[in-house]
Amino acid sequence: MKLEIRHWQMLKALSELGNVAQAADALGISQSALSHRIAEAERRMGGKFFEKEGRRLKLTPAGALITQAALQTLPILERAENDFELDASNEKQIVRLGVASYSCYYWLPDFIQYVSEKSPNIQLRLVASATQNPITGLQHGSVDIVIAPGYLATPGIIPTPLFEDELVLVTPYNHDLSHNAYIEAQDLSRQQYYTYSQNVLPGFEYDRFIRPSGVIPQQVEVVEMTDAIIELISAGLGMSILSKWAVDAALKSQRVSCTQLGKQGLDLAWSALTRESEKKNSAAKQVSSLLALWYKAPKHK
Amino acid sequence: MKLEIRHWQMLKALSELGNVAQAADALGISQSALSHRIAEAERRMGGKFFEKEGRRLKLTPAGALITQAALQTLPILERAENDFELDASNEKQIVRLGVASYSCYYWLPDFIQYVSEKSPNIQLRLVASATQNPITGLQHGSVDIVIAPGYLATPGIIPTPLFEDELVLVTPYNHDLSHNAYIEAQDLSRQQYYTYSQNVLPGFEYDRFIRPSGVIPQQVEVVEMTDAIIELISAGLGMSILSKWAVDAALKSQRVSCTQLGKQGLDLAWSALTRESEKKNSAAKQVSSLLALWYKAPKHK
DNA sequence: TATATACATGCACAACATTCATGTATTAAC
DNA sequence: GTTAATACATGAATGTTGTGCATGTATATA
Repeated sequence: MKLEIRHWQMLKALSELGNVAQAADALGISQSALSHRIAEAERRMGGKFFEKEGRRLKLTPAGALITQAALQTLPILERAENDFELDASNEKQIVRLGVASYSCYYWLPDFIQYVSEKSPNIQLRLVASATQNPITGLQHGSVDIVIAPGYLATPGIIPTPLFEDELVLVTPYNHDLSHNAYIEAQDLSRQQYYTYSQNVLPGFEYDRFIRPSGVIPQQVEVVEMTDAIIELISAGLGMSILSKWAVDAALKSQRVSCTQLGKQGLDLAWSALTRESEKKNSAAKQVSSLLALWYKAPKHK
Repeated sequence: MKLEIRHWQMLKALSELGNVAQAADALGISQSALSHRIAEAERRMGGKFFEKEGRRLKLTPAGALITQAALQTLPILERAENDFELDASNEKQIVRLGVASYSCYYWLPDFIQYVSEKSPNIQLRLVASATQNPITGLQHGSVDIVIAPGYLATPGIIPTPLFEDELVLVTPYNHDLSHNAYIEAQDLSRQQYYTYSQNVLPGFEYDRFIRPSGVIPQQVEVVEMTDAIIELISAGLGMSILSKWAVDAALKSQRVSCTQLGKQGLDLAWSALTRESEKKNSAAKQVSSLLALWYKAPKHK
């Protein structure tokens, strides 16, 4: 790395304000200093960032290229510093939350509200990238809590049980199959069937319901976004087996119907995963407790 | 911004190597210097990054938080510096390329090969985020070329005509409708119909074919990824009107069929958009010329 | 108890970014 | 066409600070 933060900030300020004097002012240094700084950055990189156009400066193509990186990364770094200060000063503890397998966040605004009331010192941040590999995310430290379905017992990860859910067949609203008390795997054989994952997840429908029956659905389509799957189903384009919790909003708005799987039904436990290395009463553990409490509260029945 | 690049690099090195001595070695400074550096960074941020665990250092929660930002941003900055050097030294000119409206890149590997033969000094980079707002991307400088359909005449943007394409009805392979010489908007009225954009794009099917007919397709579903639309169609779940070029691969592999729209057909011109401010014979202009040439070459008929 | 490992500290030196004052080139004003 | 204003560059002095060396402290191992 040849450039310092101040050089990236310089690029950002210059691209936003357009001239040296104003940018220098914004950076809190003299015009002279910024001129030196530009020259120094160009010397370090072995190329020109700017060329003179009349008496003004204009970005070279290569300069525009590198400026993009400044615009892209500086906000991340700034926010990281802010989050650190919030967290380190114990004003706010930052807890990063992800949801595994499904991108399903309709419940989140209410929960954020709940957390800010119960633990005003905790600040939640949503991490979308946790959806694919929740456990590695936890291990690498890019998330603090993952809400995950099934029984993901992994060393170093502790699950906090949240709520009992059920895997259900999701069909278009008032579909024929939805009038049955329950369905069997055979009923799926001729249906268009969506799944949200290319992999067979242990404890999920393929593992527990479809494979044991020996039936193979005729048409299986992988659509990785649960939202999209629901839209497809509500449009009458097929059906899927999903967590009842994940389709809650669509059920309430009567866009889809759902039916029990098998005579006994197929239950699915959700838990909040946290790192074992987390201290007791850490912010992440507090949030996982709050999650558990929240799901017990009557308003969410 | 309170931390310098060296502090972010320090966080990255420490999190990857796990102890001070090795990290110091990787950073090319002494163990002492790195120890000083940690202390300085903590002093600047007003909080601890590490706490002692035995005789080793361990990241605090806040430290882990800020380390994530380092891991996320440093690679971007490093690549930006590399790209700058390639570009500024005229070894390689970096040209960032995006495709508007469709995420359709099957042709790209061949074209990259072609560019590297014809202009070995040009290095292509693919920008996925250009799909949604190609013109603002060009204006803001986050892409250099956008391959765009239709007639997007905008001041400051110059189009280079690439190839003549056709909007076609895309149906499941050997679908009944695909046996007609052409179809009319009326034929769509009872069909499941996908579209890739929430907005009505000027010059596209809704503007030129569906709206004039007064027919409103019964079921319209928005799926923003063209790939996904094609998969849905090939699974027999509906049909759509797309650029023939965008479904080329699916046509060849006989996953879908296509049919002309209306008696005359619905042509669609594709062009490469570049900034007007681009110098003549700039790398971006060279690539747009190469694109035009490439599409004229017989192997792509 | 002795020795090795892992990190911290104090001090001196060298590097370098900043400021102030001034210079140069371009555009606008009269 | 001359003068004034604008926009950025340059040179030298100065002060800040990051670094290495030598050494110190605490923990783990033999």
